[in-house]
Amino acid sequence: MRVVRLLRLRAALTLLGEVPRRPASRGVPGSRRTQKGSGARWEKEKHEDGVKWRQLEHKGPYFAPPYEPLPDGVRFFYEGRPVRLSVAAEEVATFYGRMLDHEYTTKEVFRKNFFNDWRKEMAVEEREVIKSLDKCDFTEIHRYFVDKAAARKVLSREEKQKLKEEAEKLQQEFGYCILDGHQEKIGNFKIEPPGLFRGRGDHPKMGMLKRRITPEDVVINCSRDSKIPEPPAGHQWKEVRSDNTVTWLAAWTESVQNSIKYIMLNPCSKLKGETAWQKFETARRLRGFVDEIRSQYRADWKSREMKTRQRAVALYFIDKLALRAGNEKEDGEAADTVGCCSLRVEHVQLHPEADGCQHVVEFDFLGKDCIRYYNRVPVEKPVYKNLQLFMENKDPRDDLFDRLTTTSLNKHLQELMDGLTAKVFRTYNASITLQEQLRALTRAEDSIAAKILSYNRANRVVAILCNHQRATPSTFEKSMQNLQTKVAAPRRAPSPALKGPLPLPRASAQAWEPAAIQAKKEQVAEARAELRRARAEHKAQGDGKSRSVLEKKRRLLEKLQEQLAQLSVQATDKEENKQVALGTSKLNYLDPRISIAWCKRFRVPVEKIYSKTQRERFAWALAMAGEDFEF
DNA sequence: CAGTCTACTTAGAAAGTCAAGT
DNA sequence: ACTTGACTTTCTAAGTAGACTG
Repeated sequence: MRVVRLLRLRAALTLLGEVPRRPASRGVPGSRRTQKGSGARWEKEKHEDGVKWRQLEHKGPYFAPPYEPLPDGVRFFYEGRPVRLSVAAEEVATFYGRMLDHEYTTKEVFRKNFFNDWRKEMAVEEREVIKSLDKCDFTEIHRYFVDKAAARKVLSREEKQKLKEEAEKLQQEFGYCILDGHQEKIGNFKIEPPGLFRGRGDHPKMGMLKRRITPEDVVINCSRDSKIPEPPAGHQWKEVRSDNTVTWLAAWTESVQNSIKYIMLNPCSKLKGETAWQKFETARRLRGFVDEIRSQYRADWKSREMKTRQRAVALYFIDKLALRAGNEKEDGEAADTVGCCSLRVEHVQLHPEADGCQHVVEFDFLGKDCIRYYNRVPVEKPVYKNLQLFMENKDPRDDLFDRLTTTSLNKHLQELMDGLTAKVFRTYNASITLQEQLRALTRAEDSIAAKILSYNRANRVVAILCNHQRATPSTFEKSMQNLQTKVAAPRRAPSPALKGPLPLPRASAQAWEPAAIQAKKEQVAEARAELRRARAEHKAQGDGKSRSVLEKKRRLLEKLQEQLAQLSVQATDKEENKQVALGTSKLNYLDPRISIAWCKRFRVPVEKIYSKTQRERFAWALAMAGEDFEF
């Protein structure tokens, strides 16, 4: 064990500080690879520029099983009368029917788009009859799927086991590929099944039919000399190509947005790991440039060129607030969302004074996935003055930064640092914030549980910075209520349906006290009393028996106190976390080496921070980060 | 250069799993 | 044993960014 550890550490050290893109020194691959679990996998020779692989072999994608018509007893009704649908029309009807209890089916746009596309699938006679969605009754179809789901839940142990094995077989057959001689896991080997498009927010295309994909739609990418995947019987691929400058294995065009979908590798693959590593190395490099860049954009706030001023203010927001770049989007094709460069006048409000601060900018807009970004921030005076200028004589719907595009911004950034783009600032600020927060919050003498709470708090600061929100879990109120005592002070009112500004995490203990905690406190008090009695007893008796009783009571008290601490930590964490999604930053923005170094330094088992798949995804970091890693 | 296309990362919801509490 | 809820995984939409086209 010891030996393996040392080897691993050394392999990691040789890797440290090496820029991924540069061709690494050529080792003897075979001999290194025999070291179980070493970092050798991450230091293999690189390909020439743009080339992603020399060998790629796979089985092609797995197609959705064909449609199974409804049993005769399950009927569709129109104007109260049962109507027998053609198979094609019935299939699309089931897409809607199974969603009947979903909010989507109450939305006008969804209903309109669905009905429109559904009618296209109908036979002429059907189209003649079925003319209004309001007269359609899908309740039997809906019930059928509800029952089916319920039946699945109550399957016997053996039946469940059988299903699991079938899934495993599928994974074995289609889930892996060979890339440059190594077996790699594929991320999404299944072709997306047909269904109704579920766009986020006010998406104009929600409810449209997402067509069934056949092999004739699919382009296969693999090496020329590999075993070409066999298309399903009676079918042919759209195309088989061999493009080693891309990483996808298969692709097709999706029918709603006309965009290309890909089959790609799992994040635990070497290829994905290397690009992730590269991403964090670029962000780390920014650390060496960021002071200069900041003073540069400050100076540019006073530029005589409007274009430069806008760019400088936008960059300030991207840096300070971790806003996304904000590419342009075709309107009418997607929900109306914006990022930094696409902000409109209506999305900001200027307050000469607010919350006791001067020059406050209030942001209120929908960002990616229609997640609301709401923030009031005091800004430096020149920023404020510039914003006033940018907003002068404009309508609310006009672009705030009318002289700026993401392309021009990124072109500028590229000149400041090789590989720098707008999104690098998000990665950089997220990771550096985690590192700073961990430093500020962790106390070496804390228990493991308390350290994990600190970690989660640090993670949460980042998630709030990046505005990673989630819907309050549906079970949240209920489960809190279960914890809550009837006599405790009421908690603050439940949040409104629209995701609003996030409350800052409160470091103080909550005003209310969950029942489970109260119960535990009583147990602790009880145990303490018993310990006292046992101590008195032992003093009086002085025999072995009373000593062992005393010891037992002492251990019990310790155990209970630990449980109490754990519970209250849990409750605090839960409350602070109810609307914050930690996963996205953890997976995409936080350099895993920071977390791994922290675990090592503070003796926190890394499994407490990263699940099994996360550890696989971050295998590269596990192999190279020592306790003294600095981002 | 505007518009379009391509390839990739990032995102939250939903489904699935598992373990602790009753 | 059965439920509940936390945690994980899966799914696929929605971004970023750069190349290509005319």
